[in-house]
Amino acid sequence: MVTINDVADAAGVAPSTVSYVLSGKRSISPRTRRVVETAIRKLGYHPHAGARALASNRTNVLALVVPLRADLNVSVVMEFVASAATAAREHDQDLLLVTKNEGPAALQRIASSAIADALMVMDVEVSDSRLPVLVALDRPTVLIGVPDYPAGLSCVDLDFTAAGAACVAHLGDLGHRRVALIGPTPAVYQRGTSYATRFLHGFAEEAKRREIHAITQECTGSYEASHTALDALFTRDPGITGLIVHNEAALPALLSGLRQRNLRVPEDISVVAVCPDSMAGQHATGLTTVAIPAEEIGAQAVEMTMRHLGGHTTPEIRLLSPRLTTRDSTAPPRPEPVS
Amino acid sequence: MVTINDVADAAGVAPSTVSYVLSGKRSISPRTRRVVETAIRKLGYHPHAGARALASNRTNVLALVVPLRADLNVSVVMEFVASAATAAREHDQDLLLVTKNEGPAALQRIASSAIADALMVMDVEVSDSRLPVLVALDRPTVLIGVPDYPAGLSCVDLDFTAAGAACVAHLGDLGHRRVALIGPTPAVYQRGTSYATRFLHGFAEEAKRREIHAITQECTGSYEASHTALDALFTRDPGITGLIVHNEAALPALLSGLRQRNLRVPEDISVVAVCPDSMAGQHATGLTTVAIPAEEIGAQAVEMTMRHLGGHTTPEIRLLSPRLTTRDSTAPPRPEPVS
DNA sequence: TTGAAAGCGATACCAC
DNA sequence: GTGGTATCGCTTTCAA
Repeated sequence: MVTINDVADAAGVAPSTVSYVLSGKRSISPRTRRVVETAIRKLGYHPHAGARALASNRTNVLALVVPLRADLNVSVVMEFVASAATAAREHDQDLLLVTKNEGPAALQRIASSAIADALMVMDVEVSDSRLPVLVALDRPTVLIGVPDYPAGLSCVDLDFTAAGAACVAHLGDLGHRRVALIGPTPAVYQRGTSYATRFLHGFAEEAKRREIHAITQECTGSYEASHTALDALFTRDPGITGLIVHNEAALPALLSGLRQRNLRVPEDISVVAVCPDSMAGQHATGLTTVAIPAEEIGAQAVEMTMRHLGGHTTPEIRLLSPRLTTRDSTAPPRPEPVS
Repeated sequence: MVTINDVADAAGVAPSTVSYVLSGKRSISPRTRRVVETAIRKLGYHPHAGARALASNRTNVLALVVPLRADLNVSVVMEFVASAATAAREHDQDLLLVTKNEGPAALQRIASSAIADALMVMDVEVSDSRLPVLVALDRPTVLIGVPDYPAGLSCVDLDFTAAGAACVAHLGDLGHRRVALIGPTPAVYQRGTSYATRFLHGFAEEAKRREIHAITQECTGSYEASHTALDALFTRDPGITGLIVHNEAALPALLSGLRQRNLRVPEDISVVAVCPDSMAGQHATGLTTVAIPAEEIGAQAVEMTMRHLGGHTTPEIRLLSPRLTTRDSTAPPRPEPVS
């Protein structure tokens, strides 16, 4: 193994000088810098992470707590992880993956063992049992999602409340008076997952404000469930002309279900989907969507984390404004047949 | 921060004793053990990962190199990462996420900085440019996928060659004589991705052996592309009765495309999908599938890695046998109309 | 602008 | 069965 001493010897300087060349924490004469950098390259020196962590109290590792269920909005999670990983590297950090189901104790372990410098936590629940643990930790923490009581932790997420409202507003502006929401798997609501709850809230409030008749219909991801959901929906209210789908997995089955029921999109029914932009083009009809900016959120989460590590201590809550893109799946409702 | 000395003091023993209680590397009297363990719990002691790594040359971290493109078989990647993470924890290891596009230099860095003890590499290409780097590393490496020349590295994967053959064999056994393969995005082939190439090979060989007329049709993941692909396919050979789909993303669009062309599955055309078992039920017709056992592969990859870390040095190549599950999407072809 | 040396918190060897 | 302590490779303070 090549150590800092090897480099120092090769360059004819002291180890501390090598360290300073690397960290830039004090000025180095151009000549010395050149010599040292040459030695580093020649020897292929990489500082030992453990030694560095021990001496500096910094690991340059960020822990990311991810929900790795197969049922969830897989591609959103992937996009998020990808962007977090990329952003982390841009800040010279590595990413440690922690699965949500390791529970709160794992977070303690990561923090206390100084495996990572900070934590980013996905899939936050409204009243998340991990919160007390995270608060007690002496490490910066950023939540992706917003619990009811953030307790001084920083949060970042799409403004799902505004997103829910935006969907209703869009349909309302087009003239729809009876709309329905098909949200995530009931399990997601039961856990009190932050984003689902907030979206639902925004949806309901905006509908009330506009006096739009709004119902919600539960649905899991399976083909069967999607069709059952549609049946239930049109039984409960045959007059629905606008459908909001906040359920990636069910989207294909729901769309083909509509087709099978001879409901054309958007002529007979308008559809707004809440999903990553990349999915908008995956279907027969270009979908009007509220984008889930997973990439942006990931980057912001890392950026906030780095700020905290840099000494910025006041917590903040960043809610990204939703962006609704009109495509081909929404249109004004057909005029009621004159009775 | 609570250190091993704090624990030692609290327990009235030497730090080394605490260390040995933790590692079990020498026998400890029951009484001492009890006292020490109590102190550990009471103080909430967690050994400092950096210090441990420095002293022991072991980080207890496994690096996982993942392709984080949105285009790829997202859910397979997710399943894999999830199972690797879980398996790693069962071996008391943490998982460091490295994105493929950080390139070979990142692998050097991880290894040389002793950030991780071993590497697991996904999305291996037939002639992967990372191979030389990996071989030169002095750290255990397990490839998920099989390059043309593994160069002494251990590999684990589904036996995609056998999988390709199994699909053809299944259709052949049912009596199909003209089949087609819709594989992954062309980009995947262009990169020479190991699994795609091997599957294609197995497909072609088995078809040749059975004298089955077999064609391949390229297709990306989009809705458009899927329909174009179907058009091209039936133009090139209207007599196709069996379709093998090795492209998760395109699957929904392809199935709805068949329906739109009034081709019933399986009466008019049989479909075999290569995908995780969990996707088999996502569609109108229960799909006959060759399962991609991402979970099993992940667990095996970790297990192999741990064996290497345990001193087992001889490389091995593990190919999991494919499992084809017959569901409702395959049936014998209709008898040719008598001409 | 640079060097010397004291830690950082474990592990594991050498004693007893 | 237990204790003392050198050691791992780096950072950072103190001195020059």
